[in-house]
Amino acid sequence: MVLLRWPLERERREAAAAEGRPRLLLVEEGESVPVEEDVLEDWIRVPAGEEDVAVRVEVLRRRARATQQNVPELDRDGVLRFGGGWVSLPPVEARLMASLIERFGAVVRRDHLSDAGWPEGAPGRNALDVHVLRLRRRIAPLALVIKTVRSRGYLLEAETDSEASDNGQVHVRKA
Amino acid sequence: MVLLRWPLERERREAAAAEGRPRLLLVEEGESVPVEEDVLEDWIRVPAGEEDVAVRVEVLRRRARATQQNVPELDRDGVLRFGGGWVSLPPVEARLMASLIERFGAVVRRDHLSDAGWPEGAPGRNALDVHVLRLRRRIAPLALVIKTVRSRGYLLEAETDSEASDNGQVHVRKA
DNA sequence: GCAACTGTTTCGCAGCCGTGAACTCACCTG
DNA sequence: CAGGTGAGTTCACGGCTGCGAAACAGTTGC
Repeated sequence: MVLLRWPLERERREAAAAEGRPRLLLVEEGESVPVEEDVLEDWIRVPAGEEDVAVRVEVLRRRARATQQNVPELDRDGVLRFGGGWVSLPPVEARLMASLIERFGAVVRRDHLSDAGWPEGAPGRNALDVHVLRLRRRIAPLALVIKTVRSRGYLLEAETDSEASDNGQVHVRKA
Repeated sequence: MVLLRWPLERERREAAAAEGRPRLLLVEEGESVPVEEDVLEDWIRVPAGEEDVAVRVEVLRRRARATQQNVPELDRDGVLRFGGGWVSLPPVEARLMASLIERFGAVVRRDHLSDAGWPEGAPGRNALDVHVLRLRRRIAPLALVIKTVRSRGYLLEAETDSEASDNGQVHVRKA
């Protein structure tokens, strides 16, 4: 949840929106309000009562939670569970996966993933690609797929039926 | 759209909620606010500025239209969602699509689209046509169609049943 | 020392975008 | 109704860029 001043902290709003995090704009006196359809954004004029702010924050929280259902789980030991199965992930891939899970079903930008995977600063330019490739292979048995959205980032989702049957065909041909 | 006083008009709120109509609660001074997750409900404390009320009403209108008319959604990462599926759109096509969605079901003029797609000025005259063609093919799997209105512009809408059966025939022939 | 993890290099393909040109189609006009 | 005109469709191509994938090498832990 992000609380931010409007229009002072315009960039923080953009960042939160890009990451899909719920946000409440505290609108300064005399300023006008942006018209935003996103259900994870709301606003309130300051000064405002504690209670009013609390209500808006709570509603945003619930909406955010409502959109997160049937999401894979990743525990602290790097064990990823989904649909009854599990695999273990090495450190770097676990951090990448945590990022993808946070925005399950939506695009995560490359730079965001890069920050998540290497908090101390990214190594080579292609390291991310390689790790995504390895991650893909590791999570395939759980029927999870990472889709590429060119020049934007990656997106984690459950394998669709047609994809599953594709795998079947590939197996047949390989066999 | 229902504007009602809270908590005076409690029944009107219930009725509107039951019918799925968007509603704005005008909360009387000193009264507390209900926590409601429904995206078609919002509230504001009175007295409030005309503008603030207008913004909340406008947002509710848009959400109502989006949920009831089943308008496709385009997120910031160029992912277009409709009817359970999604496709990703490259930058130019995403901007065109945003324009078409804004006027979903209505005609968008060619010059308007051109401005939307190329804010810095359009390239060749043919560029728009080609991108509309590519857009058409890309969104076909989502059962969305772009219709041409000769010498007027283009129009985005959901595929009708008869159009869908046409596709079926094409599939049969390909198989 | 073996196995798992990690990073780099390199090559190739596929997607994006604009252009030119051939083609279809609706509509108008003589 | 034949022919012309202009609008829109479709295809093929070239330049560019981003990502995929394999192969290799260095590191760490058991």
